[in-house]
Amino acid sequence: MATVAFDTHDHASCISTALSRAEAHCDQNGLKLTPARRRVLEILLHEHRAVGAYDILEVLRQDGLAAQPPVAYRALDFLVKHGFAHKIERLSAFVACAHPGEKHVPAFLICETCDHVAEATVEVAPKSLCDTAKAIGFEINRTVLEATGLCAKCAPAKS
Amino acid sequence: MATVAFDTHDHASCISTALSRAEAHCDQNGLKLTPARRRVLEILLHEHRAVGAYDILEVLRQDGLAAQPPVAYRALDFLVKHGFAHKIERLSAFVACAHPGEKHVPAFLICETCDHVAEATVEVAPKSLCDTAKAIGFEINRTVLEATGLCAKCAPAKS
DNA sequence: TACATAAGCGCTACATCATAACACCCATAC
DNA sequence: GTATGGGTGTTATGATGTAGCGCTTATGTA
Repeated sequence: MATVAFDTHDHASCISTALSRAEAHCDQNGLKLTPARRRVLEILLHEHRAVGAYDILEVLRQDGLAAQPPVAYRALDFLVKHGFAHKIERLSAFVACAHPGEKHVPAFLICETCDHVAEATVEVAPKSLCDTAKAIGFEINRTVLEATGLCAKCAPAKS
Repeated sequence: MATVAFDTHDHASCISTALSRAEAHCDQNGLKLTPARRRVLEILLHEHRAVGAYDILEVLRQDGLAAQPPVAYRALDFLVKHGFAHKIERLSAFVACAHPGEKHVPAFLICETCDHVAEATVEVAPKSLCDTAKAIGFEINRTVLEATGLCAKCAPAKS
């Protein structure tokens, strides 16, 4: 379950499950999963890959919705802030979180060829990093890990 | 030595040492540390923090040098490619590498308040990430780790 | 020397990514 | 019912990054 992105799977149910869980989480925590936010999450879930903010806008536009950049960025900010999605800095793009609600250091395997992203679980930041942080009095808030390389599909094509 | 960025130290010698080492490395490997590249590296070393490409351009301009964006980006590409600098994706900015020549996974502690960056050493990618990669046939090329939080100077101010 | 080749540079123009700021709407609570 | 705050829609602009062309310079080759 940690690495759905390079597998085939029951995508429709995977989307609806994630949406339901997001709704439940918002209800429980007094957050509002507004139509715009819900739709953006749905788009991310649908793609199961890193999607740029302007690609999302494109889809919203096709839906006949408002589609100025802030619309997408505000929804994405909300989703990222509350752990429903992550930003892949490396690609300036966003993915739905593969295990929302779980405490984890997001870690990504980014295929350089097809841009698909697998999210791996890293429970805690590496010890050596924590040691360094401690040594210099640095207080870590968030840690992200991004690995780039070739996915199983693309690696053979490159050889 | 891994975490100079939040300490005070002999900055002038630290810069000249790093420059000499870069020159030596280029000589040995048939790389050309051209004036532009050298100057950009010097700027990064001088700052000892994450510097944006356009900030670098600003400095180059003050030097009376050519200062169109590609000038900075080309020099930075070279420096990053050959391990003299790293890009901090999170900040869209660049830092001189704190231990060039050593094989390592670059890992950064980025202060959210002052943008100073400490580079920590992480010898290998976390095991759980490698395990995941292996499980799905993903071939990792490069790994970067970015932690954000508060440095020793800024943490008290926030409390 | 003469020439071919490749790497680097300077530049224009443009593409892409992101946010500031303001007016408006509407749910909620007092 | 009205003040407050969060969310939305919009314009405009800022920040970051790159394609591509022509020129120069270094280097190899004969």
